[in-house]
Amino acid sequence: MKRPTLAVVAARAGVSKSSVSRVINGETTVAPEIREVVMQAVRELGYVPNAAARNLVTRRTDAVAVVVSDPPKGVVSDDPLFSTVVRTVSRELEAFGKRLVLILAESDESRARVERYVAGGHVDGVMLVALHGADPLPAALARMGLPVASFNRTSAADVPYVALDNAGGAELAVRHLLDRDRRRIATITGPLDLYEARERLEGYRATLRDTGRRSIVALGDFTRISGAEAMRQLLEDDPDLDAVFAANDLMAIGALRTLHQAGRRVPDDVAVVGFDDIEAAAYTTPALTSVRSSMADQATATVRLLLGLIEGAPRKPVIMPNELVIREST
Amino acid sequence: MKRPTLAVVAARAGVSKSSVSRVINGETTVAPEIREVVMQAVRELGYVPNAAARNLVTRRTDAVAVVVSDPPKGVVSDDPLFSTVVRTVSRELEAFGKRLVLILAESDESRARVERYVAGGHVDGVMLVALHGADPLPAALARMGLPVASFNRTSAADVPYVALDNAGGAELAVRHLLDRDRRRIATITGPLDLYEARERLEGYRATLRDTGRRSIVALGDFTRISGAEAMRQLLEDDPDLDAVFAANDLMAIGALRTLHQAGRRVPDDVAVVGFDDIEAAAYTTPALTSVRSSMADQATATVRLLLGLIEGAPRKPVIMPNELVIREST
DNA sequence: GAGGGGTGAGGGAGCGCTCCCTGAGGGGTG
DNA sequence: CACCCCTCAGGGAGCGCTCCCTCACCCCTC
Repeated sequence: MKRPTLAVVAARAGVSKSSVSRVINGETTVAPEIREVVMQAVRELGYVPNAAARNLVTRRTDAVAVVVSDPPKGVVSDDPLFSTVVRTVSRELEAFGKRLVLILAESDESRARVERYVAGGHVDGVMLVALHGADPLPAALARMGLPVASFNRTSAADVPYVALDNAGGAELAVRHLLDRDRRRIATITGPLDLYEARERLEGYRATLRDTGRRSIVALGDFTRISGAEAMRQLLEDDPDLDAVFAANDLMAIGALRTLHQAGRRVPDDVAVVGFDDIEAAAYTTPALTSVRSSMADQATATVRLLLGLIEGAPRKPVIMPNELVIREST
Repeated sequence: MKRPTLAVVAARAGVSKSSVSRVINGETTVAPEIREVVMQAVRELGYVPNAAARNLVTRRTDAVAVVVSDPPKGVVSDDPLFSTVVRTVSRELEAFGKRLVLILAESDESRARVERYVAGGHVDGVMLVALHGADPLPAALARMGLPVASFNRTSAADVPYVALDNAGGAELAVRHLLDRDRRRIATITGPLDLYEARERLEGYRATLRDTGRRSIVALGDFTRISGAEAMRQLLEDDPDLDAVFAANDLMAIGALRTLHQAGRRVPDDVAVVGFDDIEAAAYTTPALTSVRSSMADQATATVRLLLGLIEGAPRKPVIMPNELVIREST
């Protein structure tokens, strides 16, 4: 039951602990015959180094915490993107031999626990996902001196992040609607305490402003339900609208349902564009045109950013490009 | 930058390391005034115990590995259930003060790495998710003597698991269709190397057999696409069928699309029942009747099972009940 | 007043590993 | 031939913590 230690392997191989350690860690200053006899002993005993002992002296853990900071009702983690991000991050970390400690920080209490956890030296770095801009966690973690990278933009000045070109994506969507000869283009926003939501709204506004059109805005909160309700509101406010840009796909899907119930044909009467290009966007009826942000690429970029920081690279943000995926809804 | 150690705290408080250790670990045999002076020093120095040092001597890590063992194309982890399970497990573990190390084992190579990882003493136990029945990993892990619990039934004899009553759920679905006066009830199966798929098929068959009806079977693989194709096949094989039981919701959604394209009305011409009651089931048109298996409850039960094992509880499987959620599709 | 028992603090040995330092030995140079 | 340098194995300190053991002290009992 008890696992063999370095000393046992050394005894078996008839060499010193130091030599075994060198072999295990792949150092080159070991004679081939010693290497061979050590490997043999390791194999025979099924030796695996004790992680805690190694961590204790090296001060490295080869583990990274991924903190999903989010209210309990989960604007983000209920989102279909959650699994995409987690999976992608997991793959990328695995490729670099790092382990993923997943932490859902849903309350102030659990956020405090995250701080203590990180302070305990369990991990080499922290990746933050899906924070409200005002979340105090990034700044707190950054203050601890541990490498931190954020999957989203944050308000903490010194936390490097990966961000979408949200305004650019919104512009892409709106210009596409203009190309389709839409004249009254409304938008459904996300919760405006999130950067993405604000930036997408701003991109929408700026593009319409540039072309001399007015904005028609309804507030949503990135949930499907809120999209349905916002759409109802918009139809009431401006029955003649002929296009809607929803700040995410979930809300666009909600909007589609409302439009269907209201007897408006999509895209004939009203064109709809979403944002994020989640998997479900391809399955709606009609299939949804959406701004693809490639969460996977963004997640990968964030991991690379964090690993870079751990290696001592300079802190600088990364901006990801978007593209428009045109389907039946426009 | 350098974090304070126990010794530093002890020096500051003017007591021994032992006493500080006792206070930190909440032992009761400490005089109130010593406790107070220690707490004070801890606060002033911002002391957090070093995890590695503690692990080294206690042989406990307060971490649990959640291994999602799955082929790269992700039958399971692309599934909407992935995030539900991960979130639920995370919450439950957090409530018990354990950390979650998430490992996606997508290849034989990464499975081998999991074994080494676990052998390295990084975690107190392992929760396995979504394995093929034939996966060699559970047995390998069980052999290491570490507590292992499986979210699904596995073929490894000595790995305790939590399982759905799959056959019972299928029976629920089929009996409901019979109650709706359906006469020709087909099924779309999952990949038959998965227990769930086999048991759901068997439940379907047994129920029809009991009522003297014949089975109409098409094979799927739990993906939406395969559901659409299987439905096409079924319509060709038996154009008069009036009901379909899909072994999961994703395939049911695919089937709905095929039926729509084929001009069959749901539920008027063909009734459709799914399995799992994923979130999307409520959003389809028409909304999908489905066997709810409460993945969340199952995930919670698995965590409890694992934590029990870690505490030394006996190994015994848990079976979860189902219920039928009736919506517009039947 | 002496002895015994109980309570609670301190001392120190390790947990298993890495890594610095020492030193042996061999080969090259003057 | 003497000296020096370089390579590479071994010895051992120490990472920060827990936990066992010892021991001081106090209170109680006889």
